[in-house]
Amino acid sequence: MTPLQFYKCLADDTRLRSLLLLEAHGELCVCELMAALEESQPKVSRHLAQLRECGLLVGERDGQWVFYRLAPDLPEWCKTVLVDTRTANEDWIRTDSERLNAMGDRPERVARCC
Amino acid sequence: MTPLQFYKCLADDTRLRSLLLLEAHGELCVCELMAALEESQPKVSRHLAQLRECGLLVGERDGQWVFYRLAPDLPEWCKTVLVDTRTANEDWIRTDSERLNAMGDRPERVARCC
DNA sequence: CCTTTATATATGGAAAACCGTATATATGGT
DNA sequence: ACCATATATACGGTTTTCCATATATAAAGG
Repeated sequence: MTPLQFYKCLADDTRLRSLLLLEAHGELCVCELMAALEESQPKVSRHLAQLRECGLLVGERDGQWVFYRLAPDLPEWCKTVLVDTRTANEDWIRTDSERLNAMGDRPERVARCC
Repeated sequence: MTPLQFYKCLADDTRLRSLLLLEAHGELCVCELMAALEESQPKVSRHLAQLRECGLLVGERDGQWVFYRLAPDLPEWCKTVLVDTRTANEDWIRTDSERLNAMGDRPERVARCC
């Protein structure tokens, strides 16, 4: 993952907000991101697919839903950049986070590890 | 400076290399960056102007030359991102740095502070 | 002045990125 | 089997970004 590839992934409103929300919340499905970002389903899905193909995210299907999270093997400096960016810019994604928390009927998380 | 504006600035080869070289070397003029990046004068100048207008760089004329450096009032998190990115990706700009060091007839720096 | 060197900007066109719409696939429930 | 929900992808068109070329500006030296 070159720095250029990485930053091209961050240089879009939908992708950047998705990444920061995922960094903050750990794991979200497509419909949760649609609600948080107020964007159409194909738009969100397309950008998530791009982030997955570039190696920033992994997606795991669980029944009807596909849950996305930051790729576990993402280089450390990339994770650091995302964490620093989110903590320094909480305000910028506050509205998105609030819409997420206000969302009803969120899918249940199953315990994934044990 | 929103995260999106910042990362759009980093999402171009010429601009990202320029920023990392400036972070590493402190201060460089346009012709030094041309030599390091092996890019045309208008191309380098245009991207530097864009970075200046966005508030990532400041440029100061000294005789024939204009020296660019990271904007002193750049938000801390932006500086941190640039530092982390450079230190984790020295290899990616190694060739550029070497061309810079191999460059003959580099303009003299005047003491700027006292 | 006139030339040379360094830098900036304007313009038109090419390439890339992005989007909305429509459609396809996958899963679960009836 | 059929329908509803969730997600993915394909297509065509628009917008944005980038570039090469040409030209303009600024400073230094003869």
